[in-house]
Amino acid sequence: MANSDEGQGATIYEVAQRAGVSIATVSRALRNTGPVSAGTREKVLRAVEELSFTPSRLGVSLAQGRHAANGIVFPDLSGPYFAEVLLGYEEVASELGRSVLILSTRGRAAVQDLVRDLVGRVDGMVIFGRTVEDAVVDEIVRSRTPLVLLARDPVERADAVCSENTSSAEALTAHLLGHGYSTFAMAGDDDGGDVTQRWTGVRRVLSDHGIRPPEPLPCEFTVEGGYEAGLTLLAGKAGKAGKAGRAGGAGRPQAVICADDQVALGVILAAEELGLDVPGDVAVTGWDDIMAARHARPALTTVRQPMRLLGASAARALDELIRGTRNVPKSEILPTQLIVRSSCGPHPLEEK
Amino acid sequence: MANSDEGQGATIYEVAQRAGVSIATVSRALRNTGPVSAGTREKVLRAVEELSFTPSRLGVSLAQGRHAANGIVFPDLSGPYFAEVLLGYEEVASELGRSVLILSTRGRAAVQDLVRDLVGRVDGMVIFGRTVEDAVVDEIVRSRTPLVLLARDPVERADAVCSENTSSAEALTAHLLGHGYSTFAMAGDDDGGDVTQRWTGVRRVLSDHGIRPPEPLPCEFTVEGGYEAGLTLLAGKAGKAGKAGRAGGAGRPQAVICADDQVALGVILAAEELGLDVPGDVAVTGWDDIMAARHARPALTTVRQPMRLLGASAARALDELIRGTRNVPKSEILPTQLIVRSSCGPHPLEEK
DNA sequence: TCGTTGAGTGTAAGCGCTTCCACTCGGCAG
DNA sequence: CTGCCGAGTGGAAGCGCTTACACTCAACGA
Repeated sequence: MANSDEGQGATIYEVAQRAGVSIATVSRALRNTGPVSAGTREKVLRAVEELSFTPSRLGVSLAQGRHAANGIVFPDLSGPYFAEVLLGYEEVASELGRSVLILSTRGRAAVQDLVRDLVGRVDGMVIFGRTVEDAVVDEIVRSRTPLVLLARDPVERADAVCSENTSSAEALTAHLLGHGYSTFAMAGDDDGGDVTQRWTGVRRVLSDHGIRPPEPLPCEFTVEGGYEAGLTLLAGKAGKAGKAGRAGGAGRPQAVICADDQVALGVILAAEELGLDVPGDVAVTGWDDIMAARHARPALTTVRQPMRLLGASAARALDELIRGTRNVPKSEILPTQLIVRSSCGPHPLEEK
Repeated sequence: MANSDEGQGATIYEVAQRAGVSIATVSRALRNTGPVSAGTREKVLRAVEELSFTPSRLGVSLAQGRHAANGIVFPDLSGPYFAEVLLGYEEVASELGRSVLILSTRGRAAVQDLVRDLVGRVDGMVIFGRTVEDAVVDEIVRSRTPLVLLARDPVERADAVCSENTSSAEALTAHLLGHGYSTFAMAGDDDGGDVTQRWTGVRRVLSDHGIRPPEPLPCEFTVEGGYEAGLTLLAGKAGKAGKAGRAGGAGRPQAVICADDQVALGVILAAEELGLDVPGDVAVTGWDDIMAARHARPALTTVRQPMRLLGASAARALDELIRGTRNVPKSEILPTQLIVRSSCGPHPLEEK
C-alpha cells in the first residue's frame, strides 16, 4: 500500500534510502542512463511506487539546464483567431514533451518585465505579431533564447511563421472588382504586419485597375471597433464610381474590405443599424474565417487562415531551434484560401 | 556599456564578484530583504546593470520552494467559450504575479502523466469540467496542491467555480413554453456537469407543465456535432403536441434546446439543409452566448455565461488557496442571463 | 571605559536533481 | 596466478539561488 497521503512528495534521497541504494543509482534506474542490475532496478521501482515519488521538476531542470517548456506571447486571447493558433501550438508542443506558458500583453503596463520573466521559464518562445517592442525582441535574440515570430516581419537570427497575405488580398480584391464594384473602403489601420501586407495587395490591384485606393480607416480589431468604423464609412449617400470612397464626404463605398472578420461583423451590424442591406447596398469582406463568419447573416466572404497550422508550425520550428537540429533561421509562409460567401454579393461569374 | 551579448546570462556569483561583495548581499540588495548600505546597493545595482543580470527562475524557485506559476487544464481550446475563460484566468493570474501553464487534454492518451507533470510545475491549478478522471483529481488533492474546479461538481478539499445553470434553464424553458411550443427535443448528452444541470432545469419545467421531457440526443459539442444531431432530430414531419419529441418517429419537435451555442448553430445549419425555417418551422436555442450567437442567422436565443469572469474568479480563488489566506474550500456560482433573440421566434409577450 | 546594540556583511547549508569520476569485484585472457 | 576489463555502484560536485547564523565594528548609554 502506498503511504496514502504523502504530504509534499518524496525526494530522491528517500527513495534511495528505502531501496538501499545511492541517489545516483536511483537516477540511473529511472532515466535509463547507465547500467543498473535488474535486481536493483526492481528495488528502486518498488520504492518509487511505495512513496509515489515524482522527480521534482525544478531539480531536474536545474541539473539539466533546461525547462522542457515553451512560451507564447499574445496580444490578446479574446479573438477566435488567437485561440485557434494557441490550440495548434499547445498540441504540438505537448507532443514534443514541452509544457506551454502563455502570456497575454493586452493592456499590460510592464510587458517588458513580463516577457523577461517568461524568458527565464522556458527553453524557447513564440511571439505573436507586434505584441512586443523591437528592443525587447532584440534582447531575447541576444540572450540566445530560441525565438519564433508569428505573423510578424522576420528579424535576424529568429524564425518566422506567417500566412500568405498579399496575393490572397489581391485575389479578394479582384473578386470584388468582378462583382463590378468600383468604390471601396478599407476598415482597420495598417499594423506593420499582416494587415499591412493585406492592404498592399488590395492597393496594388485597385491601382492596376485605375482606382485610387482609399486610406484605411483605423479601428480596433473587434466587433465593436468594426461597428464604429462601419457607422463612419457608411454614413454618406451612395458614392459615384471613380470617387475613391473614404467616408465622410466622398460618399458611401460599394464595398468595404475589412482587416479581419470581427471588424467585418461589426460593419455588417452598422449597416443593419443604418438600414442598409448587405450585400445589396454594400458588400463587406473579412479575413481569417472565424466560426462566426460562416454563421453570420449574411455569411461572410473572407480569406481563411490556417490558424491551427500556424500554431503547430511555430511549435515545430521552435523545437528544431531548441534541439539545435537546425541553426539557420527559416521563414515559413502558409497558404491561405479565398472563401466566397454571400456578403460580397451574388457573383456574376463564380456563382453557379 | 553592457557586455553586449551576454551568452547565457550572468549568475549571482559574477555579480557579487564584480560588485566586490558576497552573493548574500547581492540577493539582499535585489530583493530588499535585510539591511544593505546605500553604497553597497549602488555597487550591486551597477554590476547587475552591466551584466544585465536576471536571477535564474529555477534557482529562485528551488530555493523558495515555489513556482510563482499556475496551471489550467482544458478539455479543448477550440471553442470560444474556453478561450474566453482562459483570457480571464490569465489576466488575473498575471496581475497576481503568476505565470500560466496550459494543458489541453483533447484527444490525448496519457492525460494522467501530463497532468502530473503540470502539477510539478505550478503552485496550484485549475481543472476544467470533466477533463480529468476523478482518481487523478483525488491524487492532486492528496498531494496538497491547491486546486480549483471549474464547471465541475465540487470535490472535498478543492474549490469550485461554476456558473448558474439550473434556474437559467428553467427560465429558458419557460420562455419557450410562453411561445406556445409543446414538443421539444434536447441536443447534447448529459456530461455529469454543467449540461446535466441544464437538462435538470429543462426537465423540471416541462414536467411541471405536463410535458414528458425528451431524452437528450447525444452529440459532440461542436457545430458539426450539432449538425448531425439536427439532421436526426428534424428529419420527421411536424409532430403533434403532446407527443414528446425525440426524433426518429415521434415527429419533428417545435423547439430544439441545445447544450451549447455551437450545437445550436449546427442544428440551424441542418434545418437550413432540410429546407426548414428557423424559427418559423422550428425554434432553436443555445447556451454560452459566444460571438457567433449574436451574428448568426437567425440570431441565437441563448444563456449568457460570464466566461471571462469564470476564469478570473478561478484565478482569484486559487490565489487565496496558494497564499493560505483561506483554507476552507469555497464554492462559487456565477449568475447567468437569458438572452432572447430571434431563433426562438417572435415572442407573444416579451417582444415589443 | 566597557558592555550592548544593531546595522552591515560574509559563510555555508540547503533546495532536488544529474552526472563525472573513482572504486569494487567477478570473469576471462595471458 | 596475475592483470585487465567492464558491469555495477557510490561519492561528491555542481546547477543558481535564499536565508539562518555568525561575525565585525562603530555608536551609544551607563
